Amino acid sequence: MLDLKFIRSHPELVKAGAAKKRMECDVERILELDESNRQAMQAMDELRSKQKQAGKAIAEAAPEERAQLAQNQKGLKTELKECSEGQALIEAELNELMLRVPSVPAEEVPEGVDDGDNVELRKWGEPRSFDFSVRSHIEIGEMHGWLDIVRGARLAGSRNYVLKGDLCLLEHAVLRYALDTMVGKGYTAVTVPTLVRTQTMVGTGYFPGGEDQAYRCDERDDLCLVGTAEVPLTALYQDEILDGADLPMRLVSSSTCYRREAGTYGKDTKGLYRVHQFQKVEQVVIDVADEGRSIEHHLAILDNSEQILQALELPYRVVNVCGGDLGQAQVQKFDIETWMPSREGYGETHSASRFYDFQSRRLSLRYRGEDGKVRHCHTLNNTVAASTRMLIALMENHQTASGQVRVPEPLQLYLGGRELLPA
RNA sequence: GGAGAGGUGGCAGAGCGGCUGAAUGCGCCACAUUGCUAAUGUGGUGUCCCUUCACGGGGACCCCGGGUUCGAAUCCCGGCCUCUCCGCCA
Repeated sequence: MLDLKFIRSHPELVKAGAAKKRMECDVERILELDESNRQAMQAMDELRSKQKQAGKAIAEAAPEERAQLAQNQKGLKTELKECSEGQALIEAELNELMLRVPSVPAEEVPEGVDDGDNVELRKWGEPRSFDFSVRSHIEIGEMHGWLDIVRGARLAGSRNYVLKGDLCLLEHAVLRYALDTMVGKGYTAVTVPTLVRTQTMVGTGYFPGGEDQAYRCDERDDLCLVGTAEVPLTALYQDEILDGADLPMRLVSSSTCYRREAGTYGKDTKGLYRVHQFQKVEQVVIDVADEGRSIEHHLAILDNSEQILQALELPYRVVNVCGGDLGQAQVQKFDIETWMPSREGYGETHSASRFYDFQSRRLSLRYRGEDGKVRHCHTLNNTVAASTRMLIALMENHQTASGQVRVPEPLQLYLGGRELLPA
């Protein structure tokens, strides 16, 4: 959410920002509502002020005068009620619109309509050239009995899967390696709920707008399954005022992620690339409201993930996501795309976002600075390792002619020292 | 699932329907005092909105949302959460 005062004083900036993101945003209507809302609130404040004074007079009056005085107040009461009903309507529409205003993308965000316009910043590693016919992760998985897509679908519908044996162990190895690496960098490991209240989805910016992408409980429970641990981690301190001395806060969580993938029929239907459920280690940073520091964190969390990919010997590229491909909440986003031989291309495996105070405002996540002032925090997040897509990259990039998978050095520790799967 | 208790400021903990944004204690900040520290004294110490160049002024908030009333932290209804006992259970 943007600061209403900011919209008031920089309407053109907000409009230009929305345009860059290719999003609708009726700034004029917001300004209109804001104006009438403030008028209505002032009128109400005056009425209430009168009411308070009159109330005091009644309290001090002699008992026999009270009934008469109270009678005189009835008009005030109805006037106030009418006034507040009108104001509530205005405010409801204003809030509705405010929740949909996108954050203003950074200068460095490239112009563009969709992911085709994302700008490649750098590449690391050379995609391997194979002297045998390359197998997809599905072929490798099925030849060893590691991957069972048929039974996954039988259990839970399409885009579900079962991992068995060494592939299951490899998944745990990657996740644990990712978690340990982040803890080694000073991050605090956290286990969080993956089923959260609707309010938390709104607070992190997924709702309104993303309802179709989230699994929700029925009306008995106001709960949604999260698509990423970003949601509970970022919202961990919602409605609190943190001590500035405790910032920055660096958090990492390994969790299950659930995605409906609505509107993706026919897209990436094969294998583990686009699935409804996976495991992910996610990093989140919460810090003071300082754009310079946010940018530093953004580069740092991007680098954390690049180090993991390098250690796992997986070629990747980093792209600067263009305006049209940015979400409502992000100020800037860098995606890391890892080489996947079966796709003969790079596939998105990581997404590093910075929000400034966009999420914090919705979450009412604040801190008290050294000067004693209360401000909204800045938040950021990035993938450390998402299980299924990392498994695709590991299996396909490190496959041998016989269909075995070479285990990169950092993971061997977690796989009983084995260098090849199956051993 | 059954039966109770409760949700008040950073924490603890009062609060008759009007004089309560809220006693008191602790914590915290400032000043004073004191070889240092500790102790003591005095004052201050929530968030948000509107308004004002400023000083200031007005309003909201005692879990959330409704209601009763001239007036609600205080009464009524619904929700959420916490705790205790019983049952069930990974």
